[in-house]
Amino acid sequence: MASANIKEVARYAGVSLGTVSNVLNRPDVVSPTTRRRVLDAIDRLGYVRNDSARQLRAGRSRTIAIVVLDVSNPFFTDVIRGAEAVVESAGGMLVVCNSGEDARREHRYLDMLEEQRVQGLLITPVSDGRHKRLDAFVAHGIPVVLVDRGSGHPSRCSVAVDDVAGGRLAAEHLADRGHERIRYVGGPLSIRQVADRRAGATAALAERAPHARLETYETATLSVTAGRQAAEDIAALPPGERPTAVFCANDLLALGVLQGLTAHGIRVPEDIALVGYDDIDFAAAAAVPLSSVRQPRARLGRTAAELLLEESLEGDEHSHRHVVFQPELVVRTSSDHECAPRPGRRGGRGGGGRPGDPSRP
Amino acid sequence: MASANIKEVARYAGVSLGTVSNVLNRPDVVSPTTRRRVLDAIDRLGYVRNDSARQLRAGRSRTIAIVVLDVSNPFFTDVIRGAEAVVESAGGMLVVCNSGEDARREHRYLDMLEEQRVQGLLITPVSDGRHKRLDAFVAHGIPVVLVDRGSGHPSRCSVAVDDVAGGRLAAEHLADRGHERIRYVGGPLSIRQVADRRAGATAALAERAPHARLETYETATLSVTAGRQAAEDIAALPPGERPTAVFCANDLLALGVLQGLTAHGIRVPEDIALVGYDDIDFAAAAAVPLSSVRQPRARLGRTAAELLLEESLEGDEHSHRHVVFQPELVVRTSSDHECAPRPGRRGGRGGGGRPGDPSRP
DNA sequence: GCTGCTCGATGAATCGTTTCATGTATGCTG
DNA sequence: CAGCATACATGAAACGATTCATCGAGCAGC
Repeated sequence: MASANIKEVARYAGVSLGTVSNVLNRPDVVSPTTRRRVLDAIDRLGYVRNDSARQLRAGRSRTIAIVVLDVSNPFFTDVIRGAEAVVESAGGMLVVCNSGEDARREHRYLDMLEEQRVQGLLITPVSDGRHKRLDAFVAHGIPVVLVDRGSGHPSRCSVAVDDVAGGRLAAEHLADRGHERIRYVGGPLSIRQVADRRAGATAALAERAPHARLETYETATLSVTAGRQAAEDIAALPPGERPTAVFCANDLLALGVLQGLTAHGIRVPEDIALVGYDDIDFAAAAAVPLSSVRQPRARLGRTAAELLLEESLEGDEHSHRHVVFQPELVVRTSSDHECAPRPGRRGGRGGGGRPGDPSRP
Repeated sequence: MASANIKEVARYAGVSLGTVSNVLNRPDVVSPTTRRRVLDAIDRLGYVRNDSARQLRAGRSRTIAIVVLDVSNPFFTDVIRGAEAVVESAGGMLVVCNSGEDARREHRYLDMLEEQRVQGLLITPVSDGRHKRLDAFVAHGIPVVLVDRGSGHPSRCSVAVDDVAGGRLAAEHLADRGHERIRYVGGPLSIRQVADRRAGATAALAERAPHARLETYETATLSVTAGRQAAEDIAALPPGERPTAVFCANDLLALGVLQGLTAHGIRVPEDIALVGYDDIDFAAAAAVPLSSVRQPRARLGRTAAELLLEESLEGDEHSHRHVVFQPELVVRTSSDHECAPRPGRRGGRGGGGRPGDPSRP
């Protein structure tokens, strides 16, 4: 039951310890005959290498961990899949840990990952403040790459998407359709993304539609439920005081808003236009296909993993890099409508044609 | 940079190796004074226990792995979260691996997990045939619990949901609404679930609506894209030959079918009723809220983890158990409509139909 | 004072690999 | 044949934590 060890394999094959190890790690220095015999013994005994011992000796592991805020969020699952592809082709193993936006849980995972001396860590920390904890990793020589957080930190790499630009895209689009009363739904504002997207929207409106107003509605979480609540509050307003457009900090919120508005007979986009963020797969399949700001999710994961492996190889010579991707607006039905109160901005409808802006770098 | 080891801590604190170890593992046998001093040293030196060494000695790890078919599928993410809760409260660590329905990748992960001597394994294998690979785990004393697969295997526990019953629920519901021409969309049929759900539907119809017919449309995958394709093929039929109801093997397919039908101006549920499977969160938020067969997903994960821990504790005395949960039908708009009497379809109002969403390939 | 206990602390032995200095044939060159 | 590579194989010495038999000190009881 206890699995065989290298010593038993050596005895069975009639060779020494070191030879078996060489067969496993540097097959080329072993003569074909011996190699055959050893492989045979391994097979016969059902030997499986003990990674703990190997790591203990080698001092480092070949697993890379990614700690995400929410495994249920399609944004993260795509990031995971991107990272996975890279790690796999480098012969490593990617393990996923779910902090569930819970700082205590994140802490536990970080403790255990540190004890395991993982080769590297990809993480979207629960709070931007928790970075101190990560310094310990760096100090122990474990590279850390921040995903979609804390861009610009001097002692670690990061990948992110330009959220200010994303906010701009959404707001410019809505302004172009004549909306002057736009509500931004998202929260908590302490999350950088949430704040940045808002800042981008604000800036865009200031430039392009000085009369327009951006109201902020702060939510406690970025969930469907919170979105539904936001819609309730909009529906409770007298029709004249409602915003004509809603821009949500992510698609889950937007889907919730959509459900909530529809439940109250408020039509999207005729009564209220709606733009989400992330362009998760389900955005296109929503009750009203959802306009959304798309982020290169898989790319984010791939790049993060690449930076990590790079740092892992280069060691001390490594200089940290901060990669920022540009988002892209995907216009669908939910915002494809001229704002009613102020006709005569631009003529024909966009007709649902291929949206987005492929012109950016 | 290289982190301190237990020996340096001992020297710094002026005690022996064993004492430090005791402070870490059995604090009660160490006098408070000494304990204080050791903890202080640990703190000062930034000591982090090396799990490889610990495991090497202890012979076993405290991480439990779950290998899922697709991290992007909400079904699995909920299972993960259920399992996570249990593993966490038992003081362990759950790592998630994504096989992506790729047998080679699954194989790689299993190899590495075996080398790591994980404490246990929760897995939904890519193919029911790959079970042989898992025997090696059992032989090495690593408990394996099958999730939603291979119920009844004598040498491992399993948790599953009664898919035959689920198929029955859906078919009975549609039969009650007067449908006699139902199409089952799902595949590959080699997946037990897909086959079982179909078998349940067939059985239910035979009992309850002997005149009804269940056509099978086999898909290559259980994805939104495959669903869209299925809808294309339905739309290509002359209206008189179309099924009046579609039952999909999962919600992703159903969402795809919904999109596809809508794009062709076929109304759901008026022209075709639709029932999905899994009741993922997005089912309720779909273009037409989707009827679906709900599985107790988180419960599945929790129970699987519990069985695993149980087996892990009991060791050889353990007798394997197979837990089967019952699914539940959630009726929403997509199927909430009496089937129109035989030839006559209700005419009129083709007007409001949206041209559909061209945004994705 | 001696015995018998308890409470703490000790450190050598151990887990399974990898590494590396060392050893032993074997073949080649001049 | 001496001299010297070349090619393989060897096994002791790490790696860092845990365990366990052992020891010393303090104390109670007779």
